[in-house]
Amino acid sequence: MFAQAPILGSLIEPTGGDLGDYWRLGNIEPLLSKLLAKVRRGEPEMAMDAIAARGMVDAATILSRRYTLQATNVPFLGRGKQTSALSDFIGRVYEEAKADLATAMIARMRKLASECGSIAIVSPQNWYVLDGYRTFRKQLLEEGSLHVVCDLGPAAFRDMNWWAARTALSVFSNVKPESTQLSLSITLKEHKDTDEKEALARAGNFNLIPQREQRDNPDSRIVAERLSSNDYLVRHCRSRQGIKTGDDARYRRNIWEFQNWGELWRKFQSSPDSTAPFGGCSDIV
DNA sequence: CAACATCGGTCCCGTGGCAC
DNA sequence: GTGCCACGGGACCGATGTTG
Repeated sequence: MFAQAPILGSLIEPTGGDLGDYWRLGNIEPLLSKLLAKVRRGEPEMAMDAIAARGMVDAATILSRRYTLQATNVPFLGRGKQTSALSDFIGRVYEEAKADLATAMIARMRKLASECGSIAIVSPQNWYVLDGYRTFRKQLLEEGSLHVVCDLGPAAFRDMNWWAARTALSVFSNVKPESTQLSLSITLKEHKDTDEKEALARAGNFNLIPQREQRDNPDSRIVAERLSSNDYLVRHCRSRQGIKTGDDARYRRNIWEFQNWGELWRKFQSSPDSTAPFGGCSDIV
Protein backbone atom coordinates (compact mmCIF):
# COMPACT_ATOMS: atom_id res chain seq x y z
CA MET A 1 0.00 0.00 0.00
CA PHE A 2 2.78 2.46 0.88
CA ALA A 3 5.10 1.55 -2.00
CA GLN A 4 3.81 4.63 -3.88
CA ALA A 5 3.69 6.87 -0.82
CA PRO A 6 6.42 9.26 -2.08
CA ILE A 7 4.22 10.02 -5.12
CA LEU A 8 0.69 9.76 -3.76
CA GLY A 9 1.23 11.05 -0.21
CA SER A 10 -1.99 11.60 1.69
CA LEU A 11 -4.08 10.73 -1.38
CA ILE A 12 -3.57 7.13 -0.24
CA GLU A 13 -6.68 5.67 1.32
CA PRO A 14 -5.95 2.80 3.68
CA THR A 15 -9.34 1.17 3.27
CA GLY A 16 -10.23 -2.49 2.92
CA GLY A 17 -8.35 -5.38 4.53
CA ASP A 18 -7.06 -5.41 8.07
CA LEU A 19 -5.19 -2.13 7.78
CA GLY A 20 -8.40 -0.35 6.85
CA ASP A 21 -9.78 -0.86 10.31
CA TYR A 22 -8.78 2.02 12.53
CA TRP A 23 -9.31 -0.02 15.73
CA ARG A 24 -7.11 -2.87 14.52
CA LEU A 25 -4.41 -0.35 13.61
CA GLY A 26 -4.61 0.85 17.20
CA ASN A 27 -3.89 -2.70 18.37
CA ILE A 28 -0.87 -3.10 16.09
CA GLU A 29 0.86 0.01 17.42
CA PRO A 30 1.63 -1.20 21.02
CA LEU A 31 2.86 -4.52 19.63
CA LEU A 32 5.23 -2.71 17.27
CA SER A 33 6.53 -0.53 20.12
CA LYS A 34 7.37 -3.64 22.14
CA LEU A 35 9.04 -5.21 19.11
CA LEU A 36 11.01 -2.01 18.48
CA ALA A 37 12.34 -1.93 22.04
CA LYS A 38 13.31 -5.57 21.76
CA VAL A 39 15.20 -5.40 18.44
CA ARG A 40 17.00 -2.20 19.43
CA ARG A 41 18.88 -4.20 22.01
CA GLY A 42 19.60 -6.93 19.46
CA GLU A 43 20.22 -6.48 15.74
CA PRO A 44 20.31 -2.87 14.39
CA GLU A 45 19.31 -3.92 10.80
CA MET A 46 16.06 -5.33 12.13
CA ALA A 47 15.47 -2.15 14.10
CA MET A 48 15.46 -0.14 10.83
CA ASP A 49 12.72 -2.38 9.44
CA ALA A 50 10.71 -2.10 12.62
CA ILE A 51 11.02 1.72 12.55
CA ALA A 52 9.82 1.76 8.92
CA ALA A 53 6.89 -0.48 9.85
CA ARG A 54 6.06 1.80 12.77
CA GLY A 55 6.11 4.81 10.40
CA MET A 56 3.71 3.08 8.03
CA VAL A 57 1.33 2.18 10.83
CA ASP A 58 1.42 5.80 12.05
CA ALA A 59 0.65 7.06 8.53
CA ALA A 60 -2.12 4.51 8.04
CA THR A 61 -3.60 5.47 11.40
CA ILE A 62 -3.58 9.18 10.52
CA LEU A 63 -5.14 8.54 7.09
CA SER A 64 -7.82 6.25 8.53
CA ARG A 65 -9.17 8.73 11.06
CA ARG A 66 -12.02 11.15 10.45
CA TYR A 67 -11.41 14.81 11.27
CA THR A 68 -13.61 17.58 12.68
CA LEU A 69 -11.45 20.33 11.17
CA GLN A 70 -8.86 20.26 8.39
CA ALA A 71 -7.08 23.49 7.45
CA THR A 72 -4.30 23.54 4.87
CA ASN A 73 -2.75 25.04 1.79
CA VAL A 74 -3.19 22.10 -0.60
CA PRO A 75 -0.43 21.41 -3.17
CA PHE A 76 -1.14 22.79 -6.67
CA LEU A 77 -0.06 20.95 -9.79
CA GLY A 78 -1.89 20.83 -13.10
CA ARG A 79 -2.56 17.47 -14.71
CA GLY A 80 -0.06 18.13 -17.50
CA LYS A 81 2.80 18.48 -15.02
CA GLN A 82 2.05 15.39 -12.97
CA THR A 83 3.96 12.12 -13.39
CA SER A 84 1.90 9.41 -15.07
CA ALA A 85 1.68 7.41 -11.80
CA LEU A 86 0.05 10.37 -10.08
CA SER A 87 -2.24 11.45 -12.93
CA ASP A 88 -3.37 7.83 -13.49
CA PHE A 89 -4.23 7.40 -9.83
CA ILE A 90 -6.06 10.72 -9.62
CA GLY A 91 -7.93 10.02 -12.87
CA ARG A 92 -9.10 6.68 -11.50
CA VAL A 93 -10.00 7.67 -7.94
CA TYR A 94 -10.95 11.36 -8.22
CA GLU A 95 -12.45 11.53 -11.73
CA GLU A 96 -14.39 14.82 -11.23
CA ALA A 97 -11.45 16.55 -9.56
CA LYS A 98 -8.68 15.23 -11.78
CA ALA A 99 -7.78 18.48 -13.58
CA ASP A 100 -5.51 19.61 -10.74
CA LEU A 101 -3.83 17.98 -7.76
CA ALA A 102 -5.37 20.76 -5.65
CA THR A 103 -8.96 19.72 -6.39
CA ALA A 104 -8.07 16.04 -5.98
CA MET A 105 -6.75 16.96 -2.52
CA ILE A 106 -10.02 18.77 -1.74
CA ALA A 107 -11.93 15.62 -2.75
CA ARG A 108 -9.60 13.57 -0.53
CA MET A 109 -10.18 15.93 2.39
CA ARG A 110 -13.93 15.54 2.00
CA LYS A 111 -13.46 11.82 2.54
CA LEU A 112 -11.27 12.49 5.59
CA ALA A 113 -13.86 14.80 7.14
CA SER A 114 -16.18 13.48 9.80
CA GLU A 115 -19.93 13.97 9.47
CA CYS A 116 -20.35 17.78 9.69
CA GLY A 117 -16.52 18.11 9.68
CA SER A 118 -15.13 21.40 8.33
CA ILE A 119 -12.48 22.03 5.69
CA ALA A 120 -10.56 25.29 5.21
CA ILE A 121 -8.32 25.42 2.16
CA VAL A 122 -6.16 27.73 0.11
CA SER A 123 -6.23 26.56 -3.50
CA PRO A 124 -6.15 27.94 -7.03
CA GLN A 125 -9.26 29.98 -7.81
CA ASN A 126 -9.81 28.43 -11.23
CA TRP A 127 -11.99 25.57 -10.02
CA TYR A 128 -14.66 28.13 -9.03
CA VAL A 129 -15.37 28.83 -12.70
CA LEU A 130 -13.57 26.67 -15.29
CA ASP A 131 -15.48 24.07 -17.27
CA GLY A 132 -13.16 21.21 -16.32
CA TYR A 133 -14.33 21.38 -12.69
CA ARG A 134 -18.08 21.72 -13.36
CA THR A 135 -19.11 18.33 -11.95
CA PHE A 136 -16.78 18.76 -8.99
CA ARG A 137 -18.41 22.13 -8.15
CA LYS A 138 -21.93 20.79 -8.58
CA GLN A 139 -21.27 17.89 -6.22
CA LEU A 140 -19.69 20.16 -3.64
CA LEU A 141 -22.60 22.63 -3.76
CA GLU A 142 -25.18 19.86 -3.51
CA GLU A 143 -23.54 17.76 -0.79
CA GLY A 144 -21.55 20.28 1.26
CA SER A 145 -22.25 23.60 2.97
CA LEU A 146 -20.14 26.49 1.73
CA HIS A 147 -19.34 28.95 4.53
CA VAL A 148 -16.59 31.19 3.13
CA VAL A 149 -15.70 32.08 -0.45
CA CYS A 150 -12.71 34.42 -0.71
CA ASP A 151 -11.21 35.24 -4.10
CA LEU A 152 -7.68 36.24 -3.00
CA GLY A 153 -6.67 37.18 -6.56
CA PRO A 154 -3.09 37.13 -7.84
CA ALA A 155 0.04 37.35 -5.64
CA ALA A 156 -1.68 36.02 -2.53
CA PHE A 157 1.38 34.37 -0.99
CA ARG A 158 3.73 36.57 1.01
CA ASP A 159 6.87 34.64 0.04
CA MET A 160 5.81 34.03 -3.57
CA ASN A 161 4.18 37.31 -4.50
CA TRP A 162 5.61 37.14 -8.00
CA TRP A 163 3.13 34.41 -8.67
CA ALA A 164 0.31 35.78 -10.78
CA ALA A 165 -2.16 32.91 -10.62
CA ARG A 166 -5.38 33.61 -8.78
CA THR A 167 -5.80 31.95 -5.42
CA ALA A 168 -8.91 31.29 -3.33
CA LEU A 169 -9.65 30.67 0.32
CA SER A 170 -12.67 28.42 0.89
CA VAL A 171 -14.31 27.03 4.00
CA PHE A 172 -17.02 24.41 3.81
CA SER A 173 -18.38 21.57 5.84
CA ASN A 174 -19.38 18.02 5.13
CA VAL A 175 -23.10 18.47 5.67
CA LYS A 176 -25.98 18.81 3.23
CA PRO A 177 -26.84 22.51 2.82
CA GLU A 178 -30.09 23.94 4.19
CA SER A 179 -32.10 25.85 1.60
CA THR A 180 -31.19 29.01 3.52
CA GLN A 181 -27.41 28.35 3.60
CA LEU A 182 -25.44 31.58 3.16
CA SER A 183 -21.74 31.99 2.30
CA LEU A 184 -19.53 34.83 3.51
CA SER A 185 -18.01 36.05 0.27
CA ILE A 186 -15.36 38.59 -0.55
CA THR A 187 -13.11 39.39 -3.51
CA LEU A 188 -9.61 40.78 -3.00
CA LYS A 189 -8.46 40.35 -6.57
CA GLU A 190 -7.97 44.11 -7.11
CA HIS A 191 -5.51 44.36 -4.20
CA LYS A 192 -1.95 43.25 -4.92
CA ASP A 193 -0.38 43.71 -1.52
CA THR A 194 -0.63 40.71 0.82
CA ASP A 195 -0.91 42.92 3.94
CA GLU A 196 -3.77 44.80 2.34
CA LYS A 197 -5.51 41.55 1.41
CA GLU A 198 -5.15 40.31 4.98
CA ALA A 199 -6.44 43.55 6.49
CA LEU A 200 -9.48 43.59 4.22
CA ALA A 201 -10.27 39.93 4.89
CA ARG A 202 -9.99 40.56 8.64
CA ALA A 203 -12.17 43.68 8.39
CA GLY A 204 -14.94 41.27 7.41
CA ASN A 205 -16.68 43.37 4.80
CA PHE A 206 -18.32 40.27 3.31
CA ASN A 207 -21.23 39.77 0.98
CA LEU A 208 -23.78 37.18 2.06
CA ILE A 209 -24.54 35.00 -0.94
CA PRO A 210 -27.11 32.19 -0.73
CA GLN A 211 -25.58 28.84 -1.69
CA ARG A 212 -28.72 28.20 -3.74
CA GLU A 213 -27.71 31.12 -6.02
CA GLN A 214 -24.22 29.69 -6.54
CA ARG A 215 -25.70 26.32 -7.46
CA ASP A 216 -28.13 27.97 -9.91
CA ASN A 217 -25.40 30.01 -11.64
CA PRO A 218 -24.59 28.79 -15.18
CA ASP A 219 -22.35 25.70 -14.75
CA SER A 220 -22.73 26.19 -10.96
CA ARG A 221 -19.94 28.74 -11.06
CA ILE A 222 -18.92 30.00 -7.64
CA VAL A 223 -18.60 33.78 -7.44
CA ALA A 224 -17.44 35.91 -4.54
CA GLU A 225 -19.30 39.01 -5.67
CA ARG A 226 -23.03 39.58 -5.59
CA LEU A 227 -23.99 39.86 -9.25
CA SER A 228 -25.67 43.18 -9.95
CA SER A 229 -28.25 41.50 -12.13
CA ASN A 230 -29.46 38.04 -12.92
CA ASP A 231 -29.32 38.87 -16.59
CA TYR A 232 -26.71 36.89 -18.53
CA LEU A 233 -25.08 37.78 -21.82
CA VAL A 234 -26.11 34.37 -23.14
CA ARG A 235 -29.75 35.55 -23.15
CA HIS A 236 -28.89 38.28 -25.67
CA CYS A 237 -26.33 36.74 -27.97
CA ARG A 238 -24.54 33.54 -28.88
CA SER A 239 -20.87 32.88 -29.48
CA ARG A 240 -20.52 30.29 -32.17
CA GLN A 241 -16.82 29.55 -31.88
CA GLY A 242 -14.72 31.18 -29.17
CA ILE A 243 -13.61 34.77 -29.72
CA LYS A 244 -13.39 35.31 -33.46
CA THR A 245 -15.49 36.93 -36.14
CA GLY A 246 -17.87 33.97 -36.31
CA ASP A 247 -18.23 34.51 -40.03
CA ASP A 248 -14.80 34.86 -41.66
CA ALA A 249 -16.20 34.61 -45.19
CA ARG A 250 -18.10 37.82 -44.55
CA TYR A 251 -15.86 39.80 -42.21
CA ARG A 252 -12.29 38.79 -42.96
CA ARG A 253 -10.10 39.70 -45.95
CA ASN A 254 -6.41 39.70 -46.84
CA ILE A 255 -4.57 43.02 -46.73
CA TRP A 256 -3.86 42.92 -50.45
CA GLU A 257 -7.53 42.71 -51.46
CA PHE A 258 -8.06 46.48 -51.03
CA GLN A 259 -5.85 49.37 -52.00
CA ASN A 260 -7.38 51.74 -49.44
CA TRP A 261 -8.76 50.22 -46.26
CA GLY A 262 -10.58 53.43 -45.34
CA GLU A 263 -12.42 53.66 -42.02
CA LEU A 264 -14.23 50.38 -42.56
CA TRP A 265 -11.35 47.91 -42.26
CA ARG A 266 -8.90 47.35 -39.41
CA LYS A 267 -5.73 45.25 -39.17
CA PHE A 268 -6.48 41.80 -37.81
CA GLN A 269 -3.66 39.77 -36.33
CA SER A 270 -4.08 36.01 -36.25
CA SER A 271 -2.02 32.86 -35.73
CA PRO A 272 0.57 32.17 -38.44
CA ASP A 273 0.20 29.05 -40.60
CA SER A 274 3.54 27.73 -39.45
CA THR A 275 6.47 28.68 -37.24
CA ALA A 276 8.27 31.62 -38.83
CA PRO A 277 10.21 34.70 -37.71
CA PHE A 278 7.24 36.85 -38.79
CA GLY A 279 3.67 35.92 -39.66
CA GLY A 280 -0.03 36.16 -38.89
CA CYS A 281 -0.27 39.80 -39.98
CA SER A 282 -1.89 39.46 -43.40
CA ASP A 283 -5.56 39.95 -42.51
CA ILE A 284 -8.01 42.78 -42.07
CA VAL A 285 -11.46 42.72 -40.53
C1' DC B 1 29.27 44.99 -9.71
C1' DA B 2 25.63 46.30 -12.78
C1' DA B 3 22.78 45.09 -16.41
C1' DC B 4 20.35 41.80 -18.56
C1' DA B 5 17.86 37.32 -19.12
C1' DT B 6 15.11 33.73 -17.43
C1' DC B 7 11.86 31.52 -14.68
C1' DG B 8 7.67 30.18 -12.24
C1' DG B 9 2.65 25.53 -8.29
C1' DT B 10 -1.04 30.00 -14.31
C1' DC B 11 -4.57 31.67 -17.48
C1' DC B 12 -6.47 33.13 -21.63
C1' DC B 13 -6.94 33.31 -26.59
C1' DG B 14 -7.19 31.73 -31.62
C1' DT B 15 -6.33 28.12 -34.44
C1' DG B 16 -6.12 23.49 -36.36
C1' DG B 17 -6.67 18.58 -35.83
C1' DC B 18 -9.31 14.88 -34.41
C1' DA B 19 -13.25 12.00 -32.70
C1' DC B 20 -17.96 11.40 -32.32
C1' DG C 1 -21.85 20.68 -35.63
C1' DT C 2 -19.72 20.12 -31.28
C1' DG C 3 -16.37 19.21 -27.85
C1' DC C 4 -11.78 18.34 -26.57
C1' DC C 5 -6.91 18.84 -26.90
C1' DA C 6 -2.32 20.83 -28.04
C1' DC C 7 0.31 24.67 -29.14
C1' DG C 8 2.50 29.30 -28.90
C1' DG C 9 2.50 33.74 -27.08
C1' DG C 10 1.40 37.56 -23.91
C1' DA C 11 0.36 39.08 -19.25
C1' DC C 12 1.67 39.46 -14.04
C1' DC C 13 6.82 40.76 -11.40
C1' DG C 14 10.55 39.83 -8.16
C1' DA C 15 14.24 36.37 -7.24
C1' DT C 16 17.95 34.19 -9.14
C1' DG C 17 21.29 33.18 -12.57
C1' DT C 18 24.28 34.77 -16.32
C1' DT C 19 27.09 37.87 -18.76
C1' DG C 20 30.23 41.59 -19.69
